[in-house]
Amino acid sequence: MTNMTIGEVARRAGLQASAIRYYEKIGLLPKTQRIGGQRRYETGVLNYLEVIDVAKRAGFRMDEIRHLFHGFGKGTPAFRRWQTLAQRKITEMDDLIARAKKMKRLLEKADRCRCLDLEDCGKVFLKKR
Amino acid sequence: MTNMTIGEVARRAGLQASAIRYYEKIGLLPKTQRIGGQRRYETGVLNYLEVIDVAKRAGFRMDEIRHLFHGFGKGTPAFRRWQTLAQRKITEMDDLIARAKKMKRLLEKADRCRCLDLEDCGKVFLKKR
DNA sequence: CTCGGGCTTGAAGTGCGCTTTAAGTCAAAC
DNA sequence: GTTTGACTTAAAGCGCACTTCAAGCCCGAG
Repeated sequence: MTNMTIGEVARRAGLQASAIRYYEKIGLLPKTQRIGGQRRYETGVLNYLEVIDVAKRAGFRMDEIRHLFHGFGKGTPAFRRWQTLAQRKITEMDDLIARAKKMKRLLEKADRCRCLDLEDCGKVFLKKR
Repeated sequence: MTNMTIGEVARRAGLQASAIRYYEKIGLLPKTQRIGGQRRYETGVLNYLEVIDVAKRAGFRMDEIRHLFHGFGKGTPAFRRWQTLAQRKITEMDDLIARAKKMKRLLEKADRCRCLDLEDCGKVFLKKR
Protein backbone atom coordinates (compact mmCIF):
# COMPACT_ATOMS: atom_id res chain seq x y z
CA MET A 1 0.00 0.00 0.00
CA THR A 2 1.50 3.31 -1.02
CA ASN A 3 0.63 6.82 0.18
CA MET A 4 -0.16 5.68 3.70
CA THR A 5 -1.25 8.20 6.29
CA ILE A 6 0.73 8.55 9.49
CA GLY A 7 -1.90 6.54 11.36
CA GLU A 8 -1.55 3.63 8.98
CA VAL A 9 2.24 3.68 9.20
CA ALA A 10 2.00 3.80 12.99
CA ARG A 11 -0.37 0.83 13.07
CA ARG A 12 1.83 -1.18 10.71
CA ALA A 13 5.08 -0.29 12.48
CA GLY A 14 3.56 -0.87 15.90
CA LEU A 15 4.28 2.56 17.30
CA GLN A 16 2.41 5.80 17.92
CA ALA A 17 1.92 8.50 15.32
CA SER A 18 3.42 10.99 17.76
CA ALA A 19 6.67 9.02 17.69
CA ILE A 20 6.84 9.26 13.90
CA ARG A 21 6.30 13.03 14.05
CA TYR A 22 8.96 13.21 16.73
CA TYR A 23 11.44 11.28 14.57
CA GLU A 24 10.80 13.68 11.71
CA LYS A 25 11.23 16.64 14.03
CA ILE A 26 14.65 15.52 15.28
CA GLY A 27 15.79 14.76 11.73
CA LEU A 28 15.68 10.98 12.01
CA LEU A 29 13.07 10.66 9.28
CA PRO A 30 13.12 12.86 6.15
CA LYS A 31 10.24 15.27 5.66
CA THR A 32 7.83 13.34 3.51
CA GLN A 33 5.30 14.69 1.03
CA ARG A 34 2.05 16.29 2.27
CA ILE A 35 -1.39 16.03 0.76
CA GLY A 36 -3.73 18.66 2.11
CA GLY A 37 -1.18 19.28 4.86
CA GLN A 38 -1.11 15.62 5.88
CA ARG A 39 1.96 13.38 5.69
CA ARG A 40 1.89 10.55 3.14
CA TYR A 41 4.34 7.66 3.20
CA GLU A 42 5.49 4.93 0.87
CA THR A 43 5.88 1.40 2.25
CA GLY A 44 9.67 1.76 2.35
CA VAL A 45 9.33 3.90 5.45
CA LEU A 46 8.51 0.69 7.32
CA ASN A 47 12.00 -0.63 6.58
CA TYR A 48 13.41 2.66 7.73
CA LEU A 49 11.45 2.52 10.98
CA GLU A 50 12.53 -1.05 11.55
CA VAL A 51 16.18 -0.06 11.19
CA ILE A 52 15.58 2.67 13.76
CA ASP A 53 13.86 0.21 16.09
CA VAL A 54 16.64 -2.35 15.84
CA ALA A 55 19.29 0.30 16.40
CA LYS A 56 17.41 1.51 19.47
CA ARG A 57 17.13 -2.01 20.82
CA ALA A 58 20.84 -2.46 20.22
CA GLY A 59 21.40 0.41 22.64
CA PHE A 60 22.06 3.26 20.23
CA ARG A 61 20.83 6.68 21.25
CA MET A 62 18.86 8.82 18.82
CA ASP A 63 21.82 11.04 17.96
CA GLU A 64 23.89 7.94 17.20
CA ILE A 65 21.18 6.63 14.91
CA ARG A 66 21.01 9.97 13.17
CA HIS A 67 24.77 9.80 12.77
CA LEU A 68 24.31 6.37 11.25
CA PHE A 69 22.21 7.84 8.46
CA HIS A 70 23.76 11.23 7.84
CA GLY A 71 26.55 11.80 10.30
CA PHE A 72 29.77 13.70 9.92
CA GLY A 73 32.12 12.36 7.29
CA LYS A 74 29.72 12.89 4.42
CA GLY A 75 31.99 11.02 2.04
CA THR A 76 31.77 7.87 4.15
CA PRO A 77 29.19 5.39 2.86
CA ALA A 78 26.38 4.41 5.22
CA PHE A 79 27.73 0.92 5.63
CA ARG A 80 31.13 2.15 6.83
CA ARG A 81 29.47 4.39 9.41
CA TRP A 82 27.38 1.43 10.54
CA GLN A 83 30.53 -0.67 10.88
CA THR A 84 32.19 1.99 13.06
CA LEU A 85 29.24 2.21 15.40
CA ALA A 86 28.64 -1.52 15.37
CA GLN A 87 32.28 -2.17 16.24
CA ARG A 88 31.99 0.10 19.24
CA LYS A 89 28.84 -1.68 20.37
CA ILE A 90 30.54 -5.06 19.97
CA THR A 91 33.35 -3.90 22.26
CA GLU A 92 30.78 -2.77 24.80
CA MET A 93 29.03 -6.13 24.51
CA ASP A 94 32.25 -8.08 25.08
CA ASP A 95 32.91 -6.01 28.18
CA LEU A 96 29.35 -6.56 29.31
CA ILE A 97 29.63 -10.32 28.90
CA ALA A 98 32.80 -10.45 30.98
CA ARG A 99 31.18 -8.41 33.72
CA ALA A 100 27.96 -10.38 33.49
CA LYS A 101 29.90 -13.55 34.21
CA LYS A 102 31.27 -11.92 37.33
CA MET A 103 27.75 -10.87 38.25
CA LYS A 104 26.55 -14.43 37.84
CA ARG A 105 29.31 -15.74 40.11
CA LEU A 106 28.41 -13.19 42.77
CA LEU A 107 24.75 -14.05 42.55
CA GLU A 108 25.51 -17.75 42.79
CA LYS A 109 27.47 -16.96 45.92
CA ALA A 110 24.52 -14.99 47.26
CA ASP A 111 22.33 -17.98 46.43
CA ARG A 112 24.55 -20.37 48.36
CA CYS A 113 24.33 -17.93 51.28
CA ARG A 114 20.54 -18.40 51.27
CA CYS A 115 20.26 -14.69 50.89
CA LEU A 116 16.56 -14.07 50.45
CA ASP A 117 16.05 -10.33 50.63
CA LEU A 118 18.01 -7.12 50.31
CA GLU A 119 18.80 -6.95 54.03
CA ASP A 120 20.49 -10.34 53.85
CA CYS A 121 22.09 -9.65 50.47
CA GLY A 122 23.37 -6.42 51.93
CA LYS A 123 24.96 -8.30 54.81
CA VAL A 124 26.66 -10.66 52.39
CA PHE A 125 27.88 -8.01 50.02
CA LEU A 126 28.78 -5.40 52.60
CA LYS A 127 31.16 -7.70 54.46
CA LYS A 128 34.80 -7.90 53.43
CA ARG A 129 35.24 -9.52 50.05
CA MET B 1 39.97 -0.55 53.38
CA THR B 2 36.92 -0.78 55.60
CA ASN B 3 34.65 1.98 56.85
CA MET B 4 34.95 3.98 53.66
CA THR B 5 33.11 7.28 53.31
CA ILE B 6 30.66 7.74 50.46
CA GLY B 7 33.24 9.80 48.58
CA GLU B 8 35.78 7.01 48.74
CA VAL B 9 33.25 4.42 47.57
CA ALA B 10 32.24 6.73 44.72
CA ARG B 11 35.84 7.20 43.64
CA ARG B 12 36.55 3.47 43.78
CA ALA B 13 33.34 2.47 42.03
CA GLY B 14 33.74 5.17 39.41
CA LEU B 15 30.42 6.87 40.02
CA GLN B 16 29.14 9.92 41.83
CA ALA B 17 28.27 10.03 45.52
CA SER B 18 24.84 11.34 44.59
CA ALA B 19 24.18 8.13 42.66
CA ILE B 20 24.98 6.04 45.75
CA ARG B 21 22.62 8.12 47.89
CA TYR B 22 20.01 7.75 45.17
CA TYR B 23 20.42 3.96 45.14
CA GLU B 24 19.95 3.87 48.88
CA LYS B 25 16.91 6.12 48.62
CA ILE B 26 15.15 3.87 46.10
CA GLY B 27 15.99 0.79 48.15
CA LEU B 28 18.66 -0.60 45.84
CA LEU B 29 21.33 -0.37 48.51
CA PRO B 30 20.65 -1.20 52.18
CA LYS B 31 20.94 1.62 54.70
CA THR B 32 24.49 1.37 55.94
CA GLN B 33 25.84 2.41 59.34
CA ARG B 34 26.39 6.10 60.11
CA ILE B 35 29.22 7.66 62.07
CA GLY B 36 28.47 11.20 63.10
CA GLY B 37 25.59 11.13 60.64
CA GLN B 38 27.87 10.08 57.76
CA ARG B 39 27.55 6.83 55.82
CA ARG B 40 30.35 4.28 56.28
CA TYR B 41 30.82 1.32 53.95
CA GLU B 42 32.72 -1.97 53.95
CA THR B 43 34.56 -3.00 50.79
CA GLY B 44 31.85 -5.53 49.89
CA VAL B 45 29.66 -2.66 48.74
CA LEU B 46 31.92 -2.42 45.70
CA ASN B 47 30.82 -5.90 44.60
CA TYR B 48 27.25 -4.89 45.18
CA LEU B 49 27.66 -1.76 43.07
CA GLU B 50 29.32 -3.76 40.33
CA VAL B 51 26.37 -6.14 40.20
CA ILE B 52 24.08 -3.14 39.85
CA ASP B 53 26.27 -1.68 37.12
CA VAL B 54 26.33 -4.91 35.13
CA ALA B 55 22.59 -5.34 35.47
CA LYS B 56 22.08 -1.79 34.24
CA ARG B 57 24.38 -2.37 31.28
CA ALA B 58 22.45 -5.54 30.48
CA GLY B 59 19.38 -3.37 30.06
CA PHE B 60 17.62 -3.95 33.36
CA ARG B 61 15.70 -1.05 34.83
CA MET B 62 16.16 -0.08 38.46
CA ASP B 63 12.94 -1.72 39.59
CA GLU B 64 14.00 -4.95 37.88
CA ILE B 65 17.34 -4.84 39.68
CA ARG B 66 15.57 -4.23 42.97
CA HIS B 67 13.38 -7.21 42.18
CA LEU B 68 16.54 -9.21 41.60
CA PHE B 69 17.62 -8.56 45.18
CA HIS B 70 14.39 -8.56 47.14
CA GLY B 71 11.50 -9.03 44.76
CA PHE B 72 8.20 -10.74 45.22
CA GLY B 73 8.41 -14.43 45.93
CA LYS B 74 10.41 -14.06 49.11
CA GLY B 75 10.94 -17.78 49.33
CA THR B 76 12.70 -17.84 45.96
CA PRO B 77 16.48 -17.78 46.25
CA ALA B 78 18.30 -14.82 44.61
CA PHE B 79 19.77 -17.08 41.96
CA ARG B 80 16.37 -18.32 40.80
CA ARG B 81 15.12 -14.75 40.49
CA TRP B 82 18.25 -13.91 38.51
CA GLN B 83 17.61 -16.87 36.20
CA THR B 84 14.05 -15.72 35.53
CA LEU B 85 15.15 -12.23 34.60
CA ALA B 86 18.20 -13.44 32.70
CA GLN B 87 16.05 -15.86 30.69
CA ARG B 88 13.80 -12.99 29.66
CA LYS B 89 16.80 -10.92 28.62
CA ILE B 90 18.19 -13.81 26.59
CA THR B 91 14.92 -14.06 24.67
CA GLU B 92 15.07 -10.34 24.01
CA MET B 93 18.66 -10.70 22.83
CA ASP B 94 17.79 -13.52 20.41
CA ASP B 95 15.06 -11.38 18.94
CA LEU B 96 17.43 -8.45 18.71
CA ILE B 97 20.05 -10.50 16.86
CA ALA B 98 17.52 -11.62 14.26
CA ARG B 99 16.40 -8.06 13.72
CA ALA B 100 19.96 -6.76 13.71
CA LYS B 101 20.76 -9.12 10.83
CA LYS B 102 17.88 -7.62 8.91
CA MET B 103 19.16 -4.16 9.75
CA LYS B 104 22.59 -5.08 8.44
CA ARG B 105 21.14 -6.32 5.16
CA LEU B 106 19.20 -3.10 4.75
CA LEU B 107 22.25 -1.01 5.48
CA GLU B 108 24.33 -3.01 3.04
CA LYS B 109 21.68 -2.32 0.44
CA ALA B 110 21.81 1.38 1.32
CA ASP B 111 25.58 1.19 0.99
CA ARG B 112 25.40 -0.33 -2.47
CA CYS B 113 23.04 2.51 -3.39
CA ARG B 114 25.82 4.99 -2.52
CA CYS B 115 23.42 6.57 -0.16
CA LEU B 116 25.44 9.24 1.59
CA ASP B 117 23.03 11.28 3.62
CA LEU B 118 19.56 11.12 5.09
CA GLU B 119 17.92 12.66 2.04
CA ASP B 120 19.29 9.88 -0.16
CA CYS B 121 18.70 7.18 2.45
CA GLY B 122 15.18 8.46 2.72
CA LYS B 123 14.70 8.13 -1.01
CA VAL B 124 15.97 4.57 -0.93
CA PHE B 125 13.96 3.48 2.06
CA LEU B 126 10.85 5.41 1.23
CA LYS B 127 10.43 3.76 -2.18
CA LYS B 128 8.49 0.54 -2.47
CA ARG B 129 10.36 -2.36 -0.93
C1' DC C 1 38.22 28.80 68.25
C1' DT C 2 37.62 29.34 63.66
C1' DC C 3 38.30 27.68 59.14
C1' DG C 4 37.86 24.33 55.32
C1' DG C 5 36.39 20.23 53.26
C1' DG C 6 33.48 16.57 52.96
C1' DC C 7 29.49 15.02 54.55
C1' DT C 8 24.03 15.48 55.51
C1' DT C 9 19.05 16.41 53.88
C1' DG C 10 14.95 17.49 50.86
C1' DA C 11 13.71 19.68 46.87
C1' DA C 12 14.32 21.27 42.50
C1' DG C 13 16.59 20.73 37.99
C1' DT C 14 18.32 17.99 33.76
C1' DG C 15 18.26 15.28 29.42
C1' DC C 16 16.22 11.77 26.82
C1' DG C 17 12.46 9.90 24.27
C1' DC C 18 8.61 10.32 23.61
C1' DT C 19 3.13 11.45 24.90
C1' DT C 20 -0.45 14.53 25.79
C1' DT C 21 -2.90 18.71 25.23
C1' DA C 22 -5.04 22.60 22.93
C1' DA C 23 -6.60 24.68 19.13
C1' DG C 24 -7.31 24.21 14.60
C1' DT C 25 -7.59 22.07 9.35
C1' DC C 26 -9.24 18.90 5.94
C1' DA C 27 -12.00 15.61 3.42
C1' DA C 28 -15.42 12.26 3.13
C1' DA C 29 -20.15 10.66 4.96
C1' DC C 30 -24.67 11.84 5.92
C1' DG D 1 -24.00 22.11 5.29
C1' DT D 2 -22.82 19.91 9.26
C1' DT D 3 -20.76 16.29 11.58
C1' DT D 4 -17.12 12.93 12.18
C1' DG D 5 -12.63 11.48 12.64
C1' DA D 6 -8.03 11.52 11.47
C1' DC D 7 -4.90 14.62 10.73
C1' DT D 8 -1.91 19.35 11.75
C1' DT D 9 1.09 22.42 14.95
C1' DA D 10 3.65 24.23 19.09
C1' DA D 11 4.08 23.68 23.69
C1' DA D 12 3.72 21.48 27.89
C1' DG D 13 4.02 17.19 30.50
C1' DC D 14 5.96 12.65 31.88
C1' DG D 15 8.99 8.80 33.79
C1' DC D 16 13.49 7.47 34.49
C1' DA D 17 17.96 7.93 36.51
C1' DC D 18 20.27 10.73 38.24
C1' DT D 19 22.61 15.68 39.37
C1' DT D 20 22.57 20.02 41.41
C1' DC D 21 21.31 23.22 44.80
C1' DA D 22 20.58 25.33 49.33
C1' DA D 23 21.25 25.21 53.91
C1' DG D 24 23.41 23.19 57.44
C1' DC D 25 26.44 19.62 60.42
C1' DC D 26 30.82 17.44 61.91
C1' DC D 27 35.54 17.10 62.63
C1' DG D 28 40.51 17.69 62.21
C1' DA D 29 44.27 21.30 61.13
C1' DG D 30 46.17 25.41 62.35
